[in-house]
Amino acid sequence: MAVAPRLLNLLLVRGSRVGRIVEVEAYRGSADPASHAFGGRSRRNATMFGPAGHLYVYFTYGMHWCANVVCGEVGVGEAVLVRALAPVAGVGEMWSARPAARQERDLCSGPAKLCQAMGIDGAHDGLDLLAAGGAVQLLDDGTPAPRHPGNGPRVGISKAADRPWRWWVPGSAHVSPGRR
DNA sequence: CTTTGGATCGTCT
DNA sequence: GACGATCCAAAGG
Repeated sequence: MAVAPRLLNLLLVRGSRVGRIVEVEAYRGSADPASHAFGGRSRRNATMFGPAGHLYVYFTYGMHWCANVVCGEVGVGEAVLVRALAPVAGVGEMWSARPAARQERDLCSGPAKLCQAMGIDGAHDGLDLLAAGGAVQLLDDGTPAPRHPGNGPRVGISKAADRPWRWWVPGSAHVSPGRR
């Protein structure tokens, strides 16, 4: 979880589409009742227990994909959910992928929205975000993480909802509405 | 602006 | 068989 705020301001790259990470949430394996990894490894969450730097994509509510960056050691099951991006490049493609968006800030201001905009789905589960030439990559363009990131409770969970494991870039218009 | 309910199905018990 | 790490459109103030 210590690494979660350090993901802020990194770039998520998928082909010509690029977004800057502006909101994340940490999920801590077996120590965290809200985590998919709570209760051990299973078919769906296997990627969480793999090497750090890989992409964990899961399907939820019968229609949505969400993307996480695996952050723990092998066998631990820690991951960080990417909740929002600021579009940087390929914005036209994002609009095509997300006809429901009304304003640019709606393109990637939510975990399922950004997967839609970026074209990320279950086919990308388990791939290495740090490998050169990968379909989805995590890059550092030199922009440092905020010195004092926003910090507060996680969103959309019923268990352990009080743990302040959500971080965001203060003031970013692309953070989920009502949460910046 | 806020609140509400529907959509929709893989996963685990 | 129940329940989501959600989103959106519609309705109400």
